[in-house]
Amino acid sequence: MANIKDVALRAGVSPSTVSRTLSGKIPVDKETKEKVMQAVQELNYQPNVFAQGLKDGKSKTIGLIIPNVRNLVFPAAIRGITDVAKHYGYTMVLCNTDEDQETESFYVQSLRQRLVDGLIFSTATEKSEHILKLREEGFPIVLMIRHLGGTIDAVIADNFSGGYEGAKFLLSRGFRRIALINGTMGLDLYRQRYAGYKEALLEAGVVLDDRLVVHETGDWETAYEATGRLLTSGAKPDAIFATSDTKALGVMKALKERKLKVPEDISVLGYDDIETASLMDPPLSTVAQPFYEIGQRAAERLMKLIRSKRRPKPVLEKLPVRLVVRDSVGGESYIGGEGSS
Amino acid sequence: MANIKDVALRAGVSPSTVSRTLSGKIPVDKETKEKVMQAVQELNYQPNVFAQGLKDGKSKTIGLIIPNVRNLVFPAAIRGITDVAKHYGYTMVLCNTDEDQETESFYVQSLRQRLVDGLIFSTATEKSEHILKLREEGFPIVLMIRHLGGTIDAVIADNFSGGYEGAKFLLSRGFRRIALINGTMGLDLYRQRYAGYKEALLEAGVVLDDRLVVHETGDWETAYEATGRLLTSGAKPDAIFATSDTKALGVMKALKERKLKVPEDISVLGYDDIETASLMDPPLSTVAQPFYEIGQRAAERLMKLIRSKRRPKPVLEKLPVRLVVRDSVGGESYIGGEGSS
DNA sequence: CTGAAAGCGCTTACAG
DNA sequence: CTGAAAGCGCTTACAG
Repeated sequence: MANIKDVALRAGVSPSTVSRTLSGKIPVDKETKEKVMQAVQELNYQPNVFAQGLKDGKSKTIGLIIPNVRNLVFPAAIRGITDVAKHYGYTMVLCNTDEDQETESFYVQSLRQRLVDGLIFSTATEKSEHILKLREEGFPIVLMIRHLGGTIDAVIADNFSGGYEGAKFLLSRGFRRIALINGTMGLDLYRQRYAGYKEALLEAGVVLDDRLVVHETGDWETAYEATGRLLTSGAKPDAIFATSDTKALGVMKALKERKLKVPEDISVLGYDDIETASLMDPPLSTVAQPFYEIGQRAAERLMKLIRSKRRPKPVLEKLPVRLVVRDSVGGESYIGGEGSS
Repeated sequence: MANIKDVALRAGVSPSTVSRTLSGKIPVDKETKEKVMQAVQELNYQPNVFAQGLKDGKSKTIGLIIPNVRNLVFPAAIRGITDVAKHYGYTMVLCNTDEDQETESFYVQSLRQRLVDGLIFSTATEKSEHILKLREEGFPIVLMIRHLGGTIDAVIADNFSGGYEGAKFLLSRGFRRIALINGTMGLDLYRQRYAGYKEALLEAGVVLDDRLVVHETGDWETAYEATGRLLTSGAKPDAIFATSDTKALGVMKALKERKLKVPEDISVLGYDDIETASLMDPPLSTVAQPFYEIGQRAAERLMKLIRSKRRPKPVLEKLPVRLVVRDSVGGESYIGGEGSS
């Protein structure tokens, strides 16, 4: 590949002039510019980024650290990030950690070595000390979906509202024995949803029945099993609020196997609004999270951090969730039902 | 951040020795090595990749070009790629093109500039001349899922078998009016599935009815509409074979809205085996594609190309598909049904 | 086994 | 507005 000397030679100028012409920041004679541009064209010259990076230390690449791309909530967020990154001339490196600290450290090491200009994490937990350390070093980082208090920039959904609005919706449909199939209490996002759920119950004067609440479920299998236990426990839920659509699918599977019809016999509310939620049978009502926007905002924030000389005060951005009403929740205002099974 | 000179100073040796110690390829006195390693530890030294890259031209990064991460078939493939890449100390950059040539060219330019060592494409079409050009230049590239004849390395699924086995399965269940909701004939993978479907029909002595075949559908909406037209056309299908699970979801939605029960009234067979296929109602029978393995193999191949000095002969690797029988296909050997609706 | 020196391809003060 | 030169941080033939 041609280098800057080749271009300079062909254009009859010095390498400095080629560099200046290309950077566009420093005035260059119009005629000179034309000669240079032509030589660039002819040789299909592309500056060597290693050489550039060696000077200015920028790679125009950011890194994304997530547990697993196969988790259906991430693709939309990824799209948000890459779209914004592209707009700034940036490119994104993707890393899966499977929630493993060692894998994560490996990636952080190798990415810093590869000099990404900044990092977005979706893997923050209470033991994420390496993230805190990066922050201390002044390295640009933004958290996404999960956060770590107010000390690090983060873009998350309003999880309290999600739990609150979801439960309130079910209450408005006349349900009183609302089960909650929740995730791990080790993550603030699930604690918040739980808190929102409790708040809604409290406001409605419904006494919380601990037997209706299951924490620590993960994928659809665990939700499937939890539902089985819930049904045989005598807790008698009239609606089930799962804190992910994937879990809601597990719930529905368990219900169907027990010949319980959704929503005639029992209602189900999901969380996330994954791509296929509207195609479920019945179409799943759910608390929609703005994953694409979360990705966008996180990337925008990271771009700001990368560009700013001084370290701006961290911002915790909380995006609103949105209730999406489909057919999986019945109750008082339920109209359909004739022959839909 | 500390550089090699700092380390050399602290260890009381020359930068050359530090470099040699770290590379491990050249013998270094044991004692010297220890001093160096300690200095490296103390200063938390990490070699600057830009400087390294400037010398050897390797970035230890590969690029992946796909239409859209949000398409449910890609996450698994991405995981396959990143897992293999990680094993080789490589990192992966992700780019979405939305099937747009300009976006793709932009990314290819910017990635080459950022000196990725190689590229995996899932976007090849007949007009992908830039891909051919890269190949001519000797730049390491591998195609995935789609291919471009035998001139470029590619890892794909056996699409002919997929169409053939799927149709044969439906025929074995006694169906004779099997509709095919296919993708664009501009892509070889859909031409192959169609060819397989035709072959199975031919073998079974079933005359192909063109009214039962719809090409050019894409997402679930188009499949949904195509199904509507199919049902009102008088073509009277007894089974519908969709060439993606997403399309199959659209098909099922259309059937349910017309009060047709799956599989009692009509059977549905999908293609891909996406994550949620088993959670559909009814669980979707489908032709499973080994996306994870496709990603793995593509990455392995790319690593080979990057490492080899000479350009090896291109290999077209075709991975087998697998029929996954669930409840959405009824017919002769169908046993369930009591109360499953 | 080790050091001094050259060079990878840029950018940017410095001088004019 | 333009050129010659220094320097970014490594690696690696060259010499010893």
